[in-house]
Amino acid sequence: MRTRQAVEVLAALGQETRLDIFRHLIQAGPAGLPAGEIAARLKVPLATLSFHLQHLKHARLARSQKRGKLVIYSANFTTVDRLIGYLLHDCCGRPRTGLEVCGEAARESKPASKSVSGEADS
Amino acid sequence: MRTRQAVEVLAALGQETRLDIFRHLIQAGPAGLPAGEIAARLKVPLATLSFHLQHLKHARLARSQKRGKLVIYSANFTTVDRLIGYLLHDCCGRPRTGLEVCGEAARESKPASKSVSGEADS
DNA sequence: CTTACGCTTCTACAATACTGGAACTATGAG
DNA sequence: CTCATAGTTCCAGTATTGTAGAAGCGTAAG
Repeated sequence: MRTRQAVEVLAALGQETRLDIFRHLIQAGPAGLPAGEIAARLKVPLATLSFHLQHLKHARLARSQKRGKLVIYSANFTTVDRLIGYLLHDCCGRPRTGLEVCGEAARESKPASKSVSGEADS
Repeated sequence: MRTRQAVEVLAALGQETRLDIFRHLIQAGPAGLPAGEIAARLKVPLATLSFHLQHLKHARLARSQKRGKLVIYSANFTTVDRLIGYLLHDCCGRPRTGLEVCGEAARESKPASKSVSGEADS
């Protein structure tokens, strides 16, 4: 993933409403959700929702397909994977390997264990 | 990492100038870089740079320390790690495991190999 | 003390983004 | 065909963000 696209994806997710929408799409899995359903769940006017959905589509974070008069939106997981790849390699490949970071990430989801790395957290 | 903070970090990195600054900080490693040096490298006016640096600090993506009359900025790797953790678990923990994603990310950095997953890329 | 330097804060302006009502388009039911 | 439903696009209006000159604040050297 190029930096230019990374900026676009990061900016797309760096907005509360949009990240909320995206999380709902993830929850819904590959089956996706119709726009109206998302609007109802998030209590966002359809026009506003549509605006953000176009944004997510443009960043390749969401896909849409028509089913009757519904428009079903679903998350594009590969874009997130690529973003993570970008963060791991282009940004943070210097001080440690991706697997190490994955290890740290995995550790974070567990209750708690004595921190292994010595880095403080400002 | 809470969603609220994730939005902040994503937004902080979702801006070209700021991502550029951050990448330079990463390149510089733990030693960091003085503000003026960053401004010179990126050819950004000091006032503009300072604005973005405060932004990065607020998102806990950068730290600063004074050394004489220099202000040295350095990247806070753990925040990126946590962001990745958030993306892996809170966002994308549904369809596959973190290690799988790490595998995909690792694969992406190599020249090219026949795509293993069947997912299309819209 | 005075000056130079490095950086931040102040300030104003331009650009961009977010929001949501209203009008419009497409699909399906009666 | 007519009507209802689902979404998108249009169009303000408002808010937020990005940019950068100018002034201000420390620090250190002369």
